[in-house]
Amino acid sequence: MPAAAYDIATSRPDAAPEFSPRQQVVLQHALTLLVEGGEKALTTAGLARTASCSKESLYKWFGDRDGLLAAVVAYQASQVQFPSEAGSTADAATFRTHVTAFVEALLGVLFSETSLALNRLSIGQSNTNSNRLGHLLLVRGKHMISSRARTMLESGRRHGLLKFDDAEDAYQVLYGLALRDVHIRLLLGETANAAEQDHKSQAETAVDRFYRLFGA
Amino acid sequence: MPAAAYDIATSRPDAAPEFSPRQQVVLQHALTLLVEGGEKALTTAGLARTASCSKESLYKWFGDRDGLLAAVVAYQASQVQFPSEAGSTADAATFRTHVTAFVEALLGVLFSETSLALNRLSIGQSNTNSNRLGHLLLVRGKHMISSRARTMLESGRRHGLLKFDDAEDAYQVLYGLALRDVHIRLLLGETANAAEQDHKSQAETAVDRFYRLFGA
DNA sequence: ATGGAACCGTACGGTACGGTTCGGTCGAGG
DNA sequence: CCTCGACCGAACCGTACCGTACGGTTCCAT
Repeated sequence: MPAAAYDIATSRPDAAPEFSPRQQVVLQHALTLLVEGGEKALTTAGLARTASCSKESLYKWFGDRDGLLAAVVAYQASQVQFPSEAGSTADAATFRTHVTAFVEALLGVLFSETSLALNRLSIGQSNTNSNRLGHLLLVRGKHMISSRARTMLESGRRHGLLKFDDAEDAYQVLYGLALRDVHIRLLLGETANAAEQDHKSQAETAVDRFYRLFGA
Repeated sequence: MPAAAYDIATSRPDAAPEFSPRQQVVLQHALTLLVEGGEKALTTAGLARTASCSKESLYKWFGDRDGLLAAVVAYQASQVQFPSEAGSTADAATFRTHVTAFVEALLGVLFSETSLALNRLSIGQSNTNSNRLGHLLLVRGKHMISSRARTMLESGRRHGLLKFDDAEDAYQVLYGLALRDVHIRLLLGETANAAEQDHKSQAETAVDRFYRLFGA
């Protein structure tokens, strides 16, 4: 019988992937291959050779190649840890520091080579099969981040530090001010210039403009 | 001898592609295939069948498959016509109308299925071969648009309607305010909701926020 | 009319890769 | 020691597709 592929589509989005250590090592190798050479560089034979495992094991663990790709996405998403410093919204200065740190972390994650490689992979596959990877990346990545961002912004609003109607809308503006067109340019293969690599100052100017729009 | 592939990399970025009518028809078919099924759906045999031409002609015209893809990108970029209404910067109201119209046109172009398909294609190939498609899309698409936008914004600054130091920076903020994270979500396969499909009101709110940041 | 260029349709070679199968190895547990 | 399960390495098959070759057709210019 066909081994069931790693069916992440029906699993709970916040459930831990629960990969065995051996599988995590293999997935890390797969991620390296993806970052280096794109999707075409990730072949089952090549991964088996690089990770010193057999193709049989790959198919046993992940079902088929799509399952492998989905597992890679899920694995990397589980590795991303965002600073959970949204707890103490003491005064205005520290809250603004939290927002700036969040934006800086956002830039650090989204502009990393692994994130770019996975976004390229998901985007390239977004109109072939039923678009599992795109949804997977959205639900395990973006939606998690935006959810956390909304709670942070709403916390600021409760404390009278921010002023907006829709938290989702406010977050999207913050996102746009931070990323502008850099993300798409990086996805297309351009390399960020010096200023764009300074995530800290980029975050500060973005938060500055955000406060001019939504500051109380 | 090997037929020279359509070498767009060394051609002048603003040079007209000069495709014959027959070739344009074939490229339009290729674009349709791309929009419908992604890169995997665009095979030389499939295109020859769909466009009722021979594979031999395809290779004669475009050199190889990469040349075909590059030609599709160049062709579509040449089709995009932006409203060139940056001429008369009469008074404040009409200038703001021009900016809003520009943003609306920008949304209309970038959110079209053809643009999304070509961006997906270029992004998916951005780390395989020497990234010709990504650079091609950037230089024939984004850079043209941003160039035009900068001249428009600088015109507004000359007339004392806007206030900024770097036109490129101001344009990027306008871009971020207009697109936010919608572009990447569409690239990943999500469908825009009702509000996001109303490019006119989206452009208005983006321009409104832009003026609150850069209005004189 | 005629020669040639461009083109169409098709068939074929070569290749790369996904997926399967099989024999052999290693280590844990009875 | 024997068994059993997990795994590795390698060989294998089918398929899809790129690139090319070739015969036949259309069209244009001389």
